[in-house]
Amino acid sequence: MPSATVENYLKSILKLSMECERGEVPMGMIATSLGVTPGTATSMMKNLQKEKWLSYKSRKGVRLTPSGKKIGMIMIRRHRLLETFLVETLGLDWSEIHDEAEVLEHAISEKVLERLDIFLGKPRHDPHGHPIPTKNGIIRRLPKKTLLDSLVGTKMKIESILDQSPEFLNFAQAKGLMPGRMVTLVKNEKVADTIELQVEKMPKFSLGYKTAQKILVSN
Amino acid sequence: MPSATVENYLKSILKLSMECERGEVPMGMIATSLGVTPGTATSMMKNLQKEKWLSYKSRKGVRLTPSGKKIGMIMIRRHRLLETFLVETLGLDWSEIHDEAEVLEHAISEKVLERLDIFLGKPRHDPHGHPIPTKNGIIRRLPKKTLLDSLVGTKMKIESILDQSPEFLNFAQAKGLMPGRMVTLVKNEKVADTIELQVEKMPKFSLGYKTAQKILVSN
DNA sequence: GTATTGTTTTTGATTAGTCAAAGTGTAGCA
DNA sequence: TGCTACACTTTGACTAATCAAAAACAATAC
Repeated sequence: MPSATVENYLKSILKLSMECERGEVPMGMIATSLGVTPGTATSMMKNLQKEKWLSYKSRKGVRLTPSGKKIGMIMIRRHRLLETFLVETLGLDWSEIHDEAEVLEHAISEKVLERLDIFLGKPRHDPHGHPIPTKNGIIRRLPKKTLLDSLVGTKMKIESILDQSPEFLNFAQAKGLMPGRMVTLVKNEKVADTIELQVEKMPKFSLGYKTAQKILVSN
Repeated sequence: MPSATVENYLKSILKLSMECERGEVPMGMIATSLGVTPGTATSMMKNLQKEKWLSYKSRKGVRLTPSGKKIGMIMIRRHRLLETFLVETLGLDWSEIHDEAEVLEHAISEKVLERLDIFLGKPRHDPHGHPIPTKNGIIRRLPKKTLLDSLVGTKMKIESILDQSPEFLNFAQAKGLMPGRMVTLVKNEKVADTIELQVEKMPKFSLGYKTAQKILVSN
């Protein structure tokens, strides 16, 4: 049985390995993503390797084994189902749920989680639009198209919000940038590093290029 | 902020001090109730005293301060609200919920707990009939009358089941011994150390004296 | 009032997770 | 080819929570 700490390491490493498509996840990314010193990350990797959850090559990085990947995936499933519960059932705010789920995900048993899944109607996405893995660890791949990759005038469906910070989520909510909503790219001003958007019938507004890449869309 | 371990100590000590009405709770009870060695309990008591959660007199025992009592009460509230949620909302079995709540109670925040309380309709008892303390730590006193303290022929309302073990709870459920049900004391055989009961329209059955004291009733 | 018994306390050791700081490798630049 | 800068690893130390086993104390019996 992995400890809560180990669960966090495996979840973070899995997420990192899904984002940056390199063979190995480098130490530095792991340390920053978990907020520990590099030395701590190194020594933890040795323990995780001993437990066969990953393979670690000194100064190269780390790659999850199937069993490590499985645990990471379970943690993502727990996290996203809990977030869904907190918003849908208890009515918490979009921006508050991440930290709550971060703690609860280590305390909820498989049995309770499956009941929760049924209670929620087996949702496929969390409130941020992220896909929820199945019990067996199968996860729908997110579309890679961001607001920036779209043509002016096209109408797109918002799929997912990548930035989990409360500040950004509050902003997004205020502007209507939420999964499921339709958004139109009104203008793209390369010189100004800015796009102009309209979400359904709400007022138009602008977004910097960097921020625009935090919103995944499909048409 | 107390750790999960400290939360458990304070909760257990509070429960023990409510049961056995002595001024101080002795070390031995604390150690057994938490499943640690006496030495561990002693050294923990010194830490808890340092944090002002209780006062500890060597070879006498321990008494909670108001702040320690408050934390203990919060933990009981969390535990019982969670148990209620697990049964009422997720449909878990009466006998499964204790251990689940035991873990979740350390992970749920006050904010989520208050939402849960509202969602459940501010229940006054958990599924075992135990009173749920208010947010401010006020708890209804349980009636002290057990099945054994009743007269033959009287009809009583079951208030609470004191034994939390899955085996006993399964037995109780099968016999209809659940909070809210009406039960009649049919016979009391002192020589045989046994009483005979009838719960509503279910078949009669017998209970040993020791077991009968695990069921609290009112009329 | 001593002896026995059972309960506490002390002591020394262990484990998981962490940091700071010193040491080591390596990739790219000049 | 050698140097510099950055990334990584090692080392030693610390904290919380625990146990086992030895020592100290208290209560009861005799």
